[in-house]
Amino acid sequence: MTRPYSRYSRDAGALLGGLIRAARTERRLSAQEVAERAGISRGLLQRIEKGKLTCAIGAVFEVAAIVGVRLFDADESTLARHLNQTRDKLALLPKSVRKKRTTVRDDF
Amino acid sequence: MTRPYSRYSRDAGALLGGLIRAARTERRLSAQEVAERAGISRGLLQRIEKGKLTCAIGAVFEVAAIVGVRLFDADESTLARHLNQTRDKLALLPKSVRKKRTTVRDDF
DNA sequence: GCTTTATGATCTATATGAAGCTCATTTTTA
DNA sequence: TAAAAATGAGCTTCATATAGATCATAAAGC
Repeated sequence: MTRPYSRYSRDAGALLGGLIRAARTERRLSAQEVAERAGISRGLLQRIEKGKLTCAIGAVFEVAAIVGVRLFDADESTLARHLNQTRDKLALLPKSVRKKRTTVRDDF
Repeated sequence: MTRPYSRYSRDAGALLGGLIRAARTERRLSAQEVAERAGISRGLLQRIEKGKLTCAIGAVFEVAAIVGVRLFDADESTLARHLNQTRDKLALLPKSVRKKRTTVRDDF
């Protein structure tokens, strides 16, 4: 990813980071403590809370879970259900996608 | 992040990846095309759809936006509003967090 | 059935993210 | 107000994620 990010991504990152920071301070957890529990460095947590888009998504998920920010508005068990549903749905979809040739017939 | 990921993170990653893949095939977009539009390589898109947690969150957001998967159940304008609300909220919260000393007085 | 295209998997070089410090500043509590 | 702690920012080093290629396979469309 070397391209500039879209507005949507920048907003989403900033929002998620802000939510995480708000949740952390509300629960009176220090950056140090959250970072340790998440198994990441304090510096990385700083970047996550700032909404930097280069952070690994796994680190963000870990931190979000620890401070209580739920993506998908779903708790852990619901998540697993969604997961199964998605798998089922995927099984029904075509395995490969391809444009229909739709040759424009303007030769008449 | 060298620690093993929590169940929650693994599920969330797999779910998001699955949702992205489902949305992409439903819209009949090839991996090649989505990768190009997102400005990433096809290999990275593969890993995102597999739910690998080491991908940069920015790349995931870009792809999600392109195929139409909305986190936060919010469109772009709603996102901006949430963003402002979060900022306002953060302004009210303490800027630094710290445990109250709560010295356990058991010396009586 | 045949052709074309998408996908999945694997490999290498390199750009880049993350850790792990340090130091200055701010903020909180005593 | 003083002391202690949390935060913010910058730096260097190290690990690795990413791009970019190739190849084999599978699947659509004709």
